[in-house]
Amino acid sequence: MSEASSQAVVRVLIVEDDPMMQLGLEQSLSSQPGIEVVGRADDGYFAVEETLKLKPDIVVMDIGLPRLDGIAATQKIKKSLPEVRIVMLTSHTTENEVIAALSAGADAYCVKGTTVERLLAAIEAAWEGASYLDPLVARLVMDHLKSPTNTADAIAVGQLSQRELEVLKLMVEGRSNPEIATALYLSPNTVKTHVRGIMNKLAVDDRVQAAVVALRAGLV
Amino acid sequence: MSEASSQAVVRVLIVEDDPMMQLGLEQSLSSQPGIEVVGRADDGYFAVEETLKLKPDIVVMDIGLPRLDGIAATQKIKKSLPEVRIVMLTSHTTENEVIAALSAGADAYCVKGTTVERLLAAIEAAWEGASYLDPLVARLVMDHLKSPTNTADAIAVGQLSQRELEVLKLMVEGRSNPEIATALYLSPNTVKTHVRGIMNKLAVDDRVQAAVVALRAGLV
DNA sequence: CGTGCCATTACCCAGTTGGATAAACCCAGT
DNA sequence: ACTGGGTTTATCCAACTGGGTAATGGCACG
Repeated sequence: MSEASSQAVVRVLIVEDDPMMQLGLEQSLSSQPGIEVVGRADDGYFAVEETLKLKPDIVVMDIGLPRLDGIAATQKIKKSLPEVRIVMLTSHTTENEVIAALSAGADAYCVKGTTVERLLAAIEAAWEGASYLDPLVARLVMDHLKSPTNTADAIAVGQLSQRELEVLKLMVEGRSNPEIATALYLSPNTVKTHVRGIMNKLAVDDRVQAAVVALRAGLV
Repeated sequence: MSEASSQAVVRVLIVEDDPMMQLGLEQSLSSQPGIEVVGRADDGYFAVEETLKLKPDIVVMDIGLPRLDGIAATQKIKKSLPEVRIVMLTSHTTENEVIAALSAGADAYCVKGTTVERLLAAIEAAWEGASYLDPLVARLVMDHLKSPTNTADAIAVGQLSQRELEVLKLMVEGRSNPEIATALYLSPNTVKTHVRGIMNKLAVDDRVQAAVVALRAGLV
């Protein structure tokens, strides 16, 4: 299982504001063959600075940090050095924070209190460019993937005619019927007819629901 | 790194329609200490049947299968036995298939042609309830997470008061002001005031745009 | 060559919406 | 004690919305 870490040295930067935690982390990691801790940072700004200076292979990043939080730091780092892998190690497990961290570019996500083995698995996965998600957050993320486009709604939207689609898009932008009429060089009456056609096909009672269906269908 | 597989035996079911591939997989896995291959299946229906009968810890699942594809099989298995971990092992790397597989309940995703070590890492991660994503698909999935919630909108929505949030949620459901009034035991006039408050804070001109902002902000 | 679907326009009407404005109350922080 | 924000209520009014109904022309499919 340790083919990667045993054949080359992985250079790790630790970003953690709690001194105790930082020390513990460093002990756990540097005692590991194949891992070298090349630096530490205790806030987001230092994290970015040190990363740019040291160019580590992996950054082990906390979220709750002074000055600049770990998510923002991750974004900054990924912007300048996309090849640096970032492993989040934090106690935050709310959906918003997890998703935000991964969207920001984190490659793996570990929850504090986990075993060292899991952190090592995460580091290894990240180092290969793969992704590792802690059991506590894995289902959260997978469930999140379900939402973007609702198939049923997408099918309904598919029933619309070309013209109706154009009208619907403008409706989603919040345009009123008269505005849509001007935009499409139509009479307001025509637009009203289309709007009613749309609402019928989508089986909704007003334009707000029509917009909601459109969005859920992936009509971004 | 192999604490899990070295201390207990992981019972694996292999689902793969190509006989050569199936054989190769079985050789690779069963030669591994801590892994026992308890069964094989070469189409989706057998996969579900065998899983129900053998109750393996892990199912290594292909996507392109006769009769019932691996994604559908995954859904069926997860419905009856959620505790069975499923590792996708396939050559399909299109966004749709990857997302569909993970939404269906797959715990890890490996791409065919990868090293045995990566597959083992995936199996180990899955066995712990964690998630492992192959380098070839990891970024795909992470990027997919970005769309749902728009931060700017989320911040704007965060400015709303508790009451305004309640009203906004009902607005998204397409309720009219009178309907919202009844639902919250308020006067229609009050609702109107809140609606205007919401539109002001979100800097929009009508309830459709308010609903759109709400959705983009992740107010599902 | 109809029949059906789409796109276009039109009119009427009841109901809803959004803007402007005002006032009451409660509660928290200064 | 005062200020500020949130919640509640209210009224007036112009504009927009959604339902019903109907007519025209184009275009494609059988």
